[in-house]
Amino acid sequence: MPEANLLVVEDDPNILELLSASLRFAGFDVKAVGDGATALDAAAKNRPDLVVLDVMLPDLDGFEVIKQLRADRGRVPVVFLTARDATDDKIRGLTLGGDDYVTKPFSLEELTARIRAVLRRTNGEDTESPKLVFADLELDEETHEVRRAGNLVQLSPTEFKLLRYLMLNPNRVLSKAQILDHVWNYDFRGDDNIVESYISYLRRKIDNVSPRLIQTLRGVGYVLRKPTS
Amino acid sequence: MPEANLLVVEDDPNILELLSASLRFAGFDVKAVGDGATALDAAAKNRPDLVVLDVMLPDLDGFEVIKQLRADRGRVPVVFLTARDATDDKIRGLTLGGDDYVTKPFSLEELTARIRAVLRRTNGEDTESPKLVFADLELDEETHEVRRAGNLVQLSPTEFKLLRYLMLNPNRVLSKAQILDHVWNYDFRGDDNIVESYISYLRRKIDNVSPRLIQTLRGVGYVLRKPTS
DNA sequence: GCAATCCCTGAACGCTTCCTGAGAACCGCG
DNA sequence: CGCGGTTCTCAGGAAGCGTTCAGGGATTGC
Repeated sequence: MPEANLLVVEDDPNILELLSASLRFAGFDVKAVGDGATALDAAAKNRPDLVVLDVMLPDLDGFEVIKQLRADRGRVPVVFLTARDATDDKIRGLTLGGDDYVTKPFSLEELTARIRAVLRRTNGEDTESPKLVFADLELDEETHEVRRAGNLVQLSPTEFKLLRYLMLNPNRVLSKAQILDHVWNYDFRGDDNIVESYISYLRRKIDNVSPRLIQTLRGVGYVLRKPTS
Repeated sequence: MPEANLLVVEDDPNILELLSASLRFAGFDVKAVGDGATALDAAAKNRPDLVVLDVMLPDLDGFEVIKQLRADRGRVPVVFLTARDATDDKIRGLTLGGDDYVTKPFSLEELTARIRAVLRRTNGEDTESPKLVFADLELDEETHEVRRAGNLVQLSPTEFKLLRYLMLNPNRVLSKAQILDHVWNYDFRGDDNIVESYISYLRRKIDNVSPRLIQTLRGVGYVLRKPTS
């Protein structure tokens, strides 16, 4: 599956950089722009499959951008970025057309999960429920169900995001910094120990049986893998 | 089952967008137009299975549109959109012909339920009574009867709509925003707590026995599902 | 073998989210 | 006009969650 073509519209240059770099790394084709007018130009040229759009833009309101964009090109799926306290009336109603939104500050896992979900729904052919599987571990992104050896396990939101990140990168060593960057909100300024804590929580809930799948590489990070045979 | 072909006629562009986006997402094929004259053209070309029609149009009266439309194409099922205070006599005659109407502001659950009901009556050969069933929960869309483990339960209109929405999406996590968007009228501007309240009412009435079917996913939403299936 | 480092985990905290009872506002109906 | 049912808001409290800290165990380097 070739990954989709994204247009990212965000006026804060730091966040724009963060977004485009990590979305590219996630395999998307990314066009990044800093204001609404440029976004409309870029959309005309690039024909993005999906638009990631900050609703607060310096020149145009994000909703205005989408309105014009859809006037030109018909329905384009969108993931909106909004402030947390957005009592903005317009945000409500976004889930109706299959679009979605993510509140700032978000984690990259959060955002990419939403992007993929929206693409699956619009583009994808009658969605099978998107399950991640590794060994006897199963994680259903839609129902939020997690099973180890068939047993249902209850995870908190952060535990869930961490496990999803691990399962998206099986057999790859992930440093604590990497995990922090992907699973925690981008404005989080705590230390590595919180990753250790959550790894500990996860182990207790899903890795208390043999074989142990979450392994520590001292001084390096963590890996999800079957013990070396 | 391939979903039906709808023609939506509504002059307020915001509501038109709201309607077409969500009806498309619900699986219908939607042609959206903003006035009566265009509607007649579109109907001639598209041969819609059903027309969703605002009775207040800038150019033609909605009833006039239907009259001409039926002169051309014979009987076409219609769901009218009317203002709340429309004590208009003409509205009353509607249910006689198998048509129906919804008063503004409506909820999308309300509208899609009516659309499906009208389609069922006209198009479908009057086969099954439209019952939703999940585990030992039964909801009859026609009679508005709800049973849990065989016991009849009295629900208020909002409780009924909420339960129907849950039962239409079993095993899927529904966020409070999503629930608000679908179950409450599109002009409702309250906060999430009302969803919590109604979930609480529902639980008291239909989920006070084992197994608990309405589950809370903290920080995510609610699901209708059997525990540990 | 010892010290330094890294990691694990129990405990505590403050915050957020959720549940629910109480009551105000509204409505249709007698 | 009063009444019961319904919708919606508000606020208190309970539970869950995220985060930090500290003590101690494990591993590594010397």
